[in-house]
Amino acid sequence: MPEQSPGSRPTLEAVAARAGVSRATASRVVNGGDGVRKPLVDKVRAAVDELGYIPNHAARTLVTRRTGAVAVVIAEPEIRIFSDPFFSQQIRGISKELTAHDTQLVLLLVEGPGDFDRIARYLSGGHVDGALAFSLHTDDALPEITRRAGIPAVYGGRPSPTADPGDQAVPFVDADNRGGARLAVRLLKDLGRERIAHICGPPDQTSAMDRLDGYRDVLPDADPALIAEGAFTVESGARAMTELLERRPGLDAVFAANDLMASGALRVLRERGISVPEQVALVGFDDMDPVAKETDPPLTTINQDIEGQGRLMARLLLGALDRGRAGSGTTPASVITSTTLVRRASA
Amino acid sequence: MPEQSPGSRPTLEAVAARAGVSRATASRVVNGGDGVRKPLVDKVRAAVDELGYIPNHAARTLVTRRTGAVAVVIAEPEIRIFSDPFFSQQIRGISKELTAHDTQLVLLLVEGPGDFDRIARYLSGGHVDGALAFSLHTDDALPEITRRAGIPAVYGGRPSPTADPGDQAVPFVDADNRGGARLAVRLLKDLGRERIAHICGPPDQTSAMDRLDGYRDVLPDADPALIAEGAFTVESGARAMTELLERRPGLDAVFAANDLMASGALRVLRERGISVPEQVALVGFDDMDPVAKETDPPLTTINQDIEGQGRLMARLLLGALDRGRAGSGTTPASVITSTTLVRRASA
DNA sequence: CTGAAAGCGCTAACAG
DNA sequence: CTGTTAGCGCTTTCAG
Repeated sequence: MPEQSPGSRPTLEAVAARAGVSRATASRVVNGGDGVRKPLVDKVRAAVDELGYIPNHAARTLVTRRTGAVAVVIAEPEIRIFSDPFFSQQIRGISKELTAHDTQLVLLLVEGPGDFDRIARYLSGGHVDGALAFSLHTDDALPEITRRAGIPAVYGGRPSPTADPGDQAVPFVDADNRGGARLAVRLLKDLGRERIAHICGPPDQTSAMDRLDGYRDVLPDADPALIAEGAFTVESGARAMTELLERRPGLDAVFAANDLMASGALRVLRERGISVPEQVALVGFDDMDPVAKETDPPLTTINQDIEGQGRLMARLLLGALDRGRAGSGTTPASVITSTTLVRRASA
Repeated sequence: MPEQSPGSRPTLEAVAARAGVSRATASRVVNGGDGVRKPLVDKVRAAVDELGYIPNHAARTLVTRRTGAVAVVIAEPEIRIFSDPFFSQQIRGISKELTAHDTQLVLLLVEGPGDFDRIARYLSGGHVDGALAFSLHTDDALPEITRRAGIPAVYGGRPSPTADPGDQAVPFVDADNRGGARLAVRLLKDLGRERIAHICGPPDQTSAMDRLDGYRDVLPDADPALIAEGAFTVESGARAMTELLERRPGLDAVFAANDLMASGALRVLRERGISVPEQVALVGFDDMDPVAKETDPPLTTINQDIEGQGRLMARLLLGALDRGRAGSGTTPASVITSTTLVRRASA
């Protein structure tokens, strides 16, 4: 590929001239070459190589009305994203899938509440063909925004407490949080634990509430004082554990709604000289790398395939885009991915 | 803003018609409105609002040759990105700065060695006006690729051992790794430690080598057996610590080239019953959230403003783009950001 | 200060 | 199978 100085790139016109064909034929070859005779195809290909031709994306988009790009919108102004490998992994999965389909990833980070306007404008502006969105807090405006933008969107995580997988309006990919929580609590129960506490996540996140529901599925009559609320951070986990210990010193097991909180809880237990898992068994959620393996003792936790979820989100969206082009505008169906119990030393 | 169904968006033509002006005037208003009489400006603005007009980006790019987007290229196929908040923070900073200048962030993740071709094509394809790149391993092709793509680029981290801040060819933003390392080692020395070991990072990363140089600046005559190589991961830090302890059981301090390795080292020390900081003082690097604060004891370490670095990278690039438009194609100068010592309990 | 006209580079009917 | 012809929606001289 010859070096390019910007602003002087060869056009299709130039390629056509060099190959001795019309612009239309050159275009056909560049776009796959169906229905063009072999010798001409070769000539055009040669011209493309010699000239270092690269199609002008803007011109192509202008006529095809496809940008070949999708937005990834992350509505998380909090510091949490900084210490959360969750997004990195999910994005890695998305990126892999998009790349495999020659689609670009435009990252839209919400920096503050006023940003939703900007996002809305961008999504409606024909910059992208679709959107992949992470709407962590149920009160945020994202689902409404993508709906109004009139472009297909797939969510990472169930976007609202009322959304269900059958819902055609807001397709999403989510782990089986409730089922995973049941796995965790059932393990604790099978271990013979009788006072199983739960450190739940923030009530405005569906994943937190789903995990709480799973806990309640297994322990419908649990003492309410055995439930403490955290914020999915290490610190909040420590605080919740302290609270729990004050309220119910006799507890013999804890299910934390994520590994970060579990590690905070672990620290408090260690400080108090309470042995894990002997006196208190502990189970986390996420199987977060490297947290889960590196705590002392390593965490028994619930694994979910985060990168796979990202890939799946992208696949669903790309499918919708293809169908959109074909005219049959079906929204994709939501998918719930499975969770598995990973047994380590903490329970 | 009225709801949009895709493919039926109002054009500038429609706005002009509704406002009773020509397309040219409408365009002028949409782009700032200089040199248009007030009443007409208002009419056009009203029409824009009523119609919910949003400029077509592709059409605009086609004529202006500016995309309003920059690529962020991350050449890190390894798993490291998953557990490294470094990128998240850096990207957060970049995103803030770009957003403030109405510029979009296109994320390009390198998934494997074959991907560089794809990246090169994209960068040359007129999709973006410039690139922000992270080239962690000195042997990768990124600097060459951005150079040939003919678009301005700014690097995060010194891209090669030979690159220096005065070098006009490859502008970069990097922390003062060497100076930070000196800070760390000098502290240990001032504490009266006499056998100060170093766990260094991979030799193909300039940040690792710069930190090693800083160590050597303070301890030019250090016993080579006091230096062990890690890979910036927790596990590798643990391995290196084990090695060090075998070779020099009498060591009384360790400077680890990042917090992740420091935490691995800490685990090994704890397992051996070696008290920190009493028997062995430990200093990390990065002040990584939440690792540094959550270890037991919390890490004394070197802080760098990662988000600030990201912001700075974006600012340098945007400056170059503006100058590019003005015709005076100056490349930005590199910047080295300062590091500070954060004293906690491990040293 | 405003409008008319040209054209950015490409694809997609439509003829031939 | 290939070429000709129209635009896609916008900015930008250039006249008026």
